[in-house]
Amino acid sequence: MTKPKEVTIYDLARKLNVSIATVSRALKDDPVVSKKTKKKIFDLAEEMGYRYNHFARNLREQRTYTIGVIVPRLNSYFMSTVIAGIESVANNEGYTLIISQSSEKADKEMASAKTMFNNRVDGMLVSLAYDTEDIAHFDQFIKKNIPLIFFDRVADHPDCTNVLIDNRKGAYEATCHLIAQGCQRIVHITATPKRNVYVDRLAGYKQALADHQIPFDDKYILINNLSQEAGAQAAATILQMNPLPDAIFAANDNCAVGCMIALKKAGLRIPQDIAFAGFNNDPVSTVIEPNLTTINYPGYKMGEMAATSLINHLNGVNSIDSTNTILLRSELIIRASSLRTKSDSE
Amino acid sequence: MTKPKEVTIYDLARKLNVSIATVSRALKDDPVVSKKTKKKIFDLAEEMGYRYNHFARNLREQRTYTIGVIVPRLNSYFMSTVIAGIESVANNEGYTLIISQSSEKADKEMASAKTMFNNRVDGMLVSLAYDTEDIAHFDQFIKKNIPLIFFDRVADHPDCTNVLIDNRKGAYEATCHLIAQGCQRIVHITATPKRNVYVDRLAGYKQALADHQIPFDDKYILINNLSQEAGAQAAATILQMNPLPDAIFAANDNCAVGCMIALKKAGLRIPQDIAFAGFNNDPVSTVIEPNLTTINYPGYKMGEMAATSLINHLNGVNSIDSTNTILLRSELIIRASSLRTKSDSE
DNA sequence: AGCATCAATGTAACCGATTACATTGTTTTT
DNA sequence: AAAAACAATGTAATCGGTTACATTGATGCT
Repeated sequence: MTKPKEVTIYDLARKLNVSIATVSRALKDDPVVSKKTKKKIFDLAEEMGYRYNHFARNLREQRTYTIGVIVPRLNSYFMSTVIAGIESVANNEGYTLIISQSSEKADKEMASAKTMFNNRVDGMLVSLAYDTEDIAHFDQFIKKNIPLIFFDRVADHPDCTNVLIDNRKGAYEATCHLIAQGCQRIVHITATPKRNVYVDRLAGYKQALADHQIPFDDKYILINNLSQEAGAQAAATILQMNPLPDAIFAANDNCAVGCMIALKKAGLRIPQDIAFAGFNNDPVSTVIEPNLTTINYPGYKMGEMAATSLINHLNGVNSIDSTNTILLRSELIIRASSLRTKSDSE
Repeated sequence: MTKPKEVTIYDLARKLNVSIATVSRALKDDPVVSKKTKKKIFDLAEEMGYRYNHFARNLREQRTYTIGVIVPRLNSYFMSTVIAGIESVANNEGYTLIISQSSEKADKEMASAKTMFNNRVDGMLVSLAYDTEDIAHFDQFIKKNIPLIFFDRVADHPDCTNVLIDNRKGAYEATCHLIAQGCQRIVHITATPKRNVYVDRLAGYKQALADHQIPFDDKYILINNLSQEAGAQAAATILQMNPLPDAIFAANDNCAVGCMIALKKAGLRIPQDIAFAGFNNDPVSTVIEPNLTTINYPGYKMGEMAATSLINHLNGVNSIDSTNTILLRSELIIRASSLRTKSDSE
């Protein structure tokens, strides 16, 4: 019933008549220990079911080989893909992940940050919640020289690296594409301007309008939480507009899909009446009819890059702050939801 | 550049001229310490920026307050929902999660199990990979009396609790529903019979046929990995069948959706030509047209239950092995993809 | 042979908490 | 007033590793 006693280096040392220092060195494959002794020790360790005690090491080394990850939510295709990327790198390098989701709430984010701080993570990977206003809850890490990397939903901080895509460019391309399809009254559905991704996408949208001499109109900007339901509600707003917009560019695919479904139900034809573009290349974008034009977004790679950069930092490989921003490539994927060029024939 | 020295209970003790024992006790709010002393200590701890060192405690207590979680993949709606449930409970109870994905591979699962074992998790929550054959890699936990709970993709083990739904019943209901809609040649797309969920769903399907005097036919069982692409490939197989089946019951929604898209492209009408049912109530089931009939599956709750049960175990609340299986309720959600009754009018 | 060099191993302090047991001073009991 | 009971605090061993420094014995060099 009670846990069997753990085997320690003391046990191994005693049995082999060597010192614990030798055992400790052998187990880390220190070249200073002779091959013969190492073999003896490895074999006995195996035989006795020895397992390494991280806590003793951590206590001594003041490191934990643990990385804290805070994301807005786990159950989004994009985020879980990023985490898969992080995990593969971290695992390879012998790091363990502590993952927490903020559920888009600043206070949960703060609580998670505190937990991770108290768990003495060696480094942090963070993507910010919707309603996080200031990032003071991350100062504790900076102060203790614990590296902090933001990805996707980033914050400007002189001591932190950011890994993200060029959201402005992505949005610019999507909007230009809609304009090239003959659209002039383009609604942009986006989320809180607290987050860079939405600010930048809006900026790209505006830039595209400006470059094509289309006046910017405030009323074409709808702000919500980008959920599928929010997309449906946005559809109701859009249906009130007169004249109706001829295109909708949503800041994520989920919201675009919710909106499309509602508009289709209202009898509008896509793309003939309203063209659509989203963002993320979420799997639903190829399920919805017509398939959704979107920006492909390298989630797995983003996770890999963020984790690699952090671990390099921890190993002192990076000249510190050599990189402050890592930009990944994104691409416009054109699908039927925005293709109006052949509609001439109608 | 170097990390500032950490404040320890020794520092607090020295400053206040008390012993470390008193500080230690005060910090855990031990009633044996006087209120006055406690206040002094709390205040100083706050002032000096003291933070608790888990590793020292873990080393001493031989516990880690850490729970290991292994799932097949993180980026599925269902799994990430389960994890959200686990996370909420664990967080509340002061436990930290170490999460790893097996990517449906037995060897990755084994490696993750080893990592977690070496990280001395207090307990494990596991959902098995597709190709895991035997679960010997979990014996190390059992041997050390580390509680192990399987959820969703479970294994029969006398020492482990399982948390899951009644897959057989769910599949039975879905199949009965299809039969009630007049379907007779029902294809079942499922995955490896190594996993209980697929075995049980198949059994439910067979039972439903038997109860309605429909002969079971091997060729109506298609086995793949249930991805969306696999669904599309299954569609090709189905189109070769003569006569065509009149219904398809897929063991998950993703696969059903892939199959539906391909069959629609081939000109079949759903549900008139072929009715469809899936499993999971994934968000795509309400995006695909027609919306997909499916089994709703309480992921969040499953996560909560599994975590609660594990933590109770750890706290010695449960009479050990009092429960060996926890079954959660699931329900059939009928949507347009299977509704053929009004199609009389056609 | 005598000394320096080096490879292999050992000794012991240290990391920061927990806690059984000991000690002190104060209050209650008889 | 002495003894018993108790509240508050202290002492010191312990958890299992890491590593600076010390020691030992063998080899190389002149």
